Amino acid sequence: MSTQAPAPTRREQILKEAARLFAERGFHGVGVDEIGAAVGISGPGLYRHFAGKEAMLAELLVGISGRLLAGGKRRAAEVPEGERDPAAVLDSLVRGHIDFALDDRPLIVLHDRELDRLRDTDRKLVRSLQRQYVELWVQVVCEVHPRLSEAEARACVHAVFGLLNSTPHLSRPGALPGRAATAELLHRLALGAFRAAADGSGPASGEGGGGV
Amino acid sequence: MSTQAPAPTRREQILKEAARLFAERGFHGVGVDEIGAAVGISGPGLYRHFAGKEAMLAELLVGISGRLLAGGKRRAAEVPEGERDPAAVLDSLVRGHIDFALDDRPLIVLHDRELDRLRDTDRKLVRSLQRQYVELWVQVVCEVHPRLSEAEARACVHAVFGLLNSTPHLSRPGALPGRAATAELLHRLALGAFRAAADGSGPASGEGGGGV
DNA sequence: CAGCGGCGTTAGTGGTCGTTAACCTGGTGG
DNA sequence: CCACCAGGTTAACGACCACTAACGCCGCTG
Repeated sequence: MSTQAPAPTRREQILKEAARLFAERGFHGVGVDEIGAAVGISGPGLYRHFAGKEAMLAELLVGISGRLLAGGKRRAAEVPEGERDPAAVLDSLVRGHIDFALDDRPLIVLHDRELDRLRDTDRKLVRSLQRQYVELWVQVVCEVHPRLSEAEARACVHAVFGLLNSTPHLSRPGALPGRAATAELLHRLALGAFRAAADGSGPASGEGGGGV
Repeated sequence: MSTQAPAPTRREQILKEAARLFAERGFHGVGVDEIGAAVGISGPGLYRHFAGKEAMLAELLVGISGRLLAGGKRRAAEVPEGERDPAAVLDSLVRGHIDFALDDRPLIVLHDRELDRLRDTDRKLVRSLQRQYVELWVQVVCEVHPRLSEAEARACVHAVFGLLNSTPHLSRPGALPGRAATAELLHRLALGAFRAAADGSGPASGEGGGGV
């Protein structure tokens, strides 16, 4: 019943293994022979599928940036019941990003770690996609929390991305009961961070004596 | 009048520039000639000061992990007015980490990005220091928010580290007015995330209709 | 069956990089 | 004045690595 999963293409195998290896040891730390070995072929056989090692990284980064943006746009567009509820949209964005972070961990790692290893053209494209994605969030955050300036909202969005993308670090098994609990926890953390940023606009208020 | 800043040692120059370059282009992406050029000497001259390229990375990572832990222990020990106030300790931990993240950006980047390029011995040492630092936070977070289990608190701590360490990403100038404002914003975000994680323990509550 | 194109293979090549070797030099203490 | 040493220099070496060349196998189509 799955529409398009049964037979992964060679290209897809290669991309998947390359993503894992790049995330583990860094772009420069992985040789083409290793990538080939990971999919059962050896070394230069990869060049039948990709123009070079960098082309693999480019396709990975463009792919994930594009999918993140597309998913975000979709979620921002589909307002479930005709009611224009920005909080629900932000909620959906957070959930979508969490799904990405939990399911495509290697790509999330690469996404903000190996961007500078790309040629100018590809890097600009990826950066453009990333920027659009960020701006999408910024717009929604500004709607939900009007007290935040746009610059503040942007900083908050970056910070929350850092928060959500931290999942690779708690990869040690046994860290959390299960995927659902982790997702729920991240969701609370992210929304709580936004709310706290918007609540206390005065200096250092919002906690201290009030926290007790 | 500054007690120990005026004359940076060659070693310190090298470490500083190496940290910057490693953070910019990755450990494998930087050659020893570049590091040498950055401090005005050329290539193999570095070997008068370090046993090898990896030794520089090791010293950087051990150094920052140790300083983070030491600073955390100090802040956890000094209870300002004799009152055992966990919230104040957590507040201090957050501020200390923010100072680190804002002032030693390259090191923060390296700290969780190039750890795997170390030999077993050094890597174990760094990991041990990191673990102690995390556990320090976990303990305090559990005191401040008793509703969180230890595993949950640990996940929250990792996530908040990701949040605080996200500052390198908003390095684009003009992102935020100034250092103080950024620090204040990060502070609110971090504490708000902790509070939100502890507040809503039920499923998906805490927002939705309540968010409005 | 002939031809051919997709997909691999192994061998080789040019270049880069970390590291070592051998040598030089300016200041300093006896 | 001399020996020495910390801290440089350039040249060279060996390993690695991305990529190319040349070739082989197999399934398809006419």
